[in-house]
Amino acid sequence: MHCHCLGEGIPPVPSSYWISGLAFPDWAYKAESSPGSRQIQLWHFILELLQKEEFRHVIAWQQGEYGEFVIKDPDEVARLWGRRKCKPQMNYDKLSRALRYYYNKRILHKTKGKRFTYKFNFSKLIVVNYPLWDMRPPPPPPLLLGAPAMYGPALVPIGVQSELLHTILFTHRAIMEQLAGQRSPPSPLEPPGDKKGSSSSEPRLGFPQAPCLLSPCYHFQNPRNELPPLASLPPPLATSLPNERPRFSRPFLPPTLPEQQSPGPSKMDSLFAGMGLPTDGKVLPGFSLLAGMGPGAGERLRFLSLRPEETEVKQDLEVGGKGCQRPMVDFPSEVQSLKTREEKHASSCLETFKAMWSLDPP
DNA sequence: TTCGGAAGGG
DNA sequence: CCCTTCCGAA
Repeated sequence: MHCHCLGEGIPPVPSSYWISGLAFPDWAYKAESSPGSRQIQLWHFILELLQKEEFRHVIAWQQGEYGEFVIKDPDEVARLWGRRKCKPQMNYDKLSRALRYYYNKRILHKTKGKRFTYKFNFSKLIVVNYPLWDMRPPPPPPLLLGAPAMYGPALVPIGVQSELLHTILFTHRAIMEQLAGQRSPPSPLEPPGDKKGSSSSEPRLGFPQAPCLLSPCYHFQNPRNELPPLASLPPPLATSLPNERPRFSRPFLPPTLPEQQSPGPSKMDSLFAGMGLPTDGKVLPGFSLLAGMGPGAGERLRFLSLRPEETEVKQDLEVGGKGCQRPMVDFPSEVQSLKTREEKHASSCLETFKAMWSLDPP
């Protein structure tokens, strides 16, 4: 079923892939619905590499530009990708073609002038899919957080936590950092009507599964902050996170986006280009959520963001140099034990947790 | 180097 | 759909 091109005795599908009979959540392999296919996508893979120091010499974030990364060793990246996809013939030429397809989807774009440099369009990453959140923020919506938070320490996804999750959370954070670091400008929103239209990937915002926003699900539950300043969110975004925005300390930062938090104002324009930022108040719900959770949120997030450095991830992409496989992450039992009977709930939450990136073609 | 069309596969 | 493969053009 699974290819092991050369399975050097490495299990093709690590057991940790299954959370009590639950297959790895779909979203981990496809950002959007795409029946059938549950293969890892290139951008997932790229982000994955970007987060491992082991590959810093191969591919790394470009300092100073959130979302921008440089492929320092094209051949190597291609090799790794080929290994993962069991495509020994993979090469940078082909890989880059695939990357180019992301241009239209606006997942990526090229940083002109800089060799092998691309940039993620994080603005397209709407980490959370929370139906309720989709409502216009009129009067204080007393809906979310309240109940969900009651769900108890669902710490869930930890078990499910994949590089992807890291990735996504990271991305999410990157955005927040960006926002937090600087004042949100009116931002050049993109034409609302924009090319969207895409019936295709427009993520199903209307999930039946309400109660599990990033927060409740990931246990960002803040003691009793009730709901995030949802109403106070986006637009003047800055106002909702004045002095008390979640400060993510170093450890929470990706290895490659260290020292310089906010190089300076500006920059983020591009980041949010096309995000139709604040205008409708329904962007990045997760963000606002976190923003409203004050300090502490960071800590919790941090927990989630525990990198497998200390765990077992090493072998994944670099293994003996051959064999294609998926990354495997073994979670410390302690962590595993965290997933309790809430799993069920958790997993369903995950379903809601979508990386709806490629929002559509023109 | 980068781009994007075309065809094909799973 | 999401690439993979091939390729001509810029």
